[in-house]
Parts: sequence; structure tokens; C-alpha cells
Amino acid sequence: MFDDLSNRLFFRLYQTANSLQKVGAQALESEQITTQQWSVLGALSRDTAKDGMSVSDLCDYLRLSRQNISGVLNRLEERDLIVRNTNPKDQRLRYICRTEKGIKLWSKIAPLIGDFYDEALKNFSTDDRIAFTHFLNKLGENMHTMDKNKK
Amino acid sequence: MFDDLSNRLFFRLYQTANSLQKVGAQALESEQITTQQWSVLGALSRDTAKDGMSVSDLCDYLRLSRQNISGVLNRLEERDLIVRNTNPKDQRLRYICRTEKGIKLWSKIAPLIGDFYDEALKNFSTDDRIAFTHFLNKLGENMHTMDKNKK
DNA sequence: AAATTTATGTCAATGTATTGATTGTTTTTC
DNA sequence: GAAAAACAATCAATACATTGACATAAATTT
Repeated sequence: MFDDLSNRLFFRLYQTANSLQKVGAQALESEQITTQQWSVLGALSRDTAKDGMSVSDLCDYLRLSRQNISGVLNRLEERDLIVRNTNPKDQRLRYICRTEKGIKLWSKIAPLIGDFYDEALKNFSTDDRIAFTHFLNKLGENMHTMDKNKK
Repeated sequence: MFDDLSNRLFFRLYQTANSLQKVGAQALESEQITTQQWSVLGALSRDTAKDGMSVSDLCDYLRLSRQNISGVLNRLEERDLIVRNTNPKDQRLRYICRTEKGIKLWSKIAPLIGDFYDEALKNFSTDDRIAFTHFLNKLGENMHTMDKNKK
């Protein structure tokens, strides 16, 4: 069998992840942005992603498959929120960037995301948040190491 | 905007949830059991679920929609791992129970789950696990409260 | 007894998630 | 210059995830 404590931990992780997907989408439903699209736009909104990110970079960063990311990008591209630019230096790479419209949308949803964070973490101290993030990071790294299909 | 610490926390939660779905399925791929099916079988394997669980109970417990649960149950039912029994006391309710085959399968995958837990949590102390579970529980409860569509 | 509520199921539309296979392009290596 | 490796797109099959709508049956309320 397995120990009860670890089982509880993983059950709560699973349950909380389900809630995040559902309630996260509700927080951005006014802009018709899903939790997954939010994560992609968030990744592209970082300073370090100023010049765009390749699809592979996004896969690594978000821990998702190429085919999955591709679908999310298609839906974002159809709405003119991102573009797939070709890199003149290496034309195999597509550099995914936000469009003007994507940047504008991000500034619109950022406060909604902030409100969501505040409400979801309302009884968490700064120390709690740091410790929690650290645990998530550690567990995530362990599982990433275990992934047989990681490149 | 939003604060960087909360953003990191939610990003890690999202990333870790993606890894769980992927690596969890890999851990049980020899028995062709997905992470979702595992969560349902796990729920039904608890002592408190000895007499079965209703679909509504499963929805609440796993934080998933009825339609979604229904699909997972259909797939488990096709493989004779669970049955939908009617309760003579209240014939609206379907009491979901594991079959003999389902119980046998669970005893087969339980050690695989144990190995998965051990490896994923290998550098976590007992105190870490307790604190981590507590954080997940708290965040999950907050998001559950925020859910507009909860019954 | 009639109306309402509750529990479940199913269909539909949409979006996410996986692996595997195939195709094409470009860059690197030889 | 040709072969090999890397990157990306796409198709297929399967499974999971949401909401909304509609149907059925049974229990509860009025």
C-alpha cells in the first residue's frame, strides 16, 4: 500500500488543480480566456520573453506537449492575440509573440488575475506563500525528472 | 498588476498539476489507468466509501462536473471495474461501487502509486508533507468558495 | 394530489490533454 | 554536396474538462 499522508497530499493537489482550472476560467470569463490561454499569455508577458518564445520553450516552461501548445496557440492566433514570427537567423524556429491586441488584452486581464490571486490566497501570509511556492517547485522538479517523455 | 510572489505560486501550481497528470498516467500505464480514473478508484477505495458513493458525492469530492465524472465512470464501467447500483431507499441515487475486478486492480496499482509517491516526495520530510498538504487544502477551500457553479 | 426539487443521464459545443505517426524544412555534420 | 539531426506542423485516436439544455424518475414540499 501507500502511506496516508502522501496520499492526502496528492489528493489535495489533484483537487486543487481541478478547482484552479475551473475557477481560473471563471475569473477571466468576461474576456473569454481559459486558464491555459492565460498561462501562455503570462509566459509571453515576462521581460525575459520580450523577443518571443519558441514552441519548445513554451512546452518546457508550461510542462505541456507540443501538440497541445499548438492547439492553444491556434486559438490565440485566430483571435489575433499572438503571432508566430519566423526567426531570420534560424528559420526552423517560430518565435511566438503577443500582438498589440494581445498586449492590450493582457493589461486588461492582469488586474482580474490580481484580484483572483488576492481572493484565493487571502489567508496566506508572505512566509506561507514563499514556503508553499517552494514546496510546489520541489515537487514539480521531482516529477519533471520522472517524466519519461521529456525531451 | 499583481504581485510577483503570488504569480510564481500559481504558476508553479499550474506547472506541477500538468506534471502530475502526465507523470501520474505514466506510473500506471502498465494497467492503462489514467490519473482521473485513479482518483475515482481511490475515492471508492476509502473505508468511508465502503457502501459506494453517489455521483454527486464524487463531483463534490473530486471537484469535477457531473458530465465529466459520468464519462470517466462509463469508461470504468465498460471495463467492469465499477458498477452503478441503485439504492433501494432512494432510487434517484446511483451508488457507485468497485467490482471484484476493480478491487483486484486497485490492490495491483496501490504499490505502483506508493512508489510514485515515494519518488515524487523523496526529499520531503513528514513535517514538509503536513505543511504542504495544509497549504493545498487551504487554497483549495478558498477556490471552492469562489466557484460560481458549485451546487 | 399537484408542484417543486433533487439526482442522474445524455447530447452538444468547445477547449484541453496525451502519445504516435507522418511530412516538411532548415541547420548542422560529415 | 549529401546525410543526419533538429524543429515544427498536422492528423489521428483517445481521454478529460467546462457549460448549457433537455429528459426522466423519484422524493419532497405544498
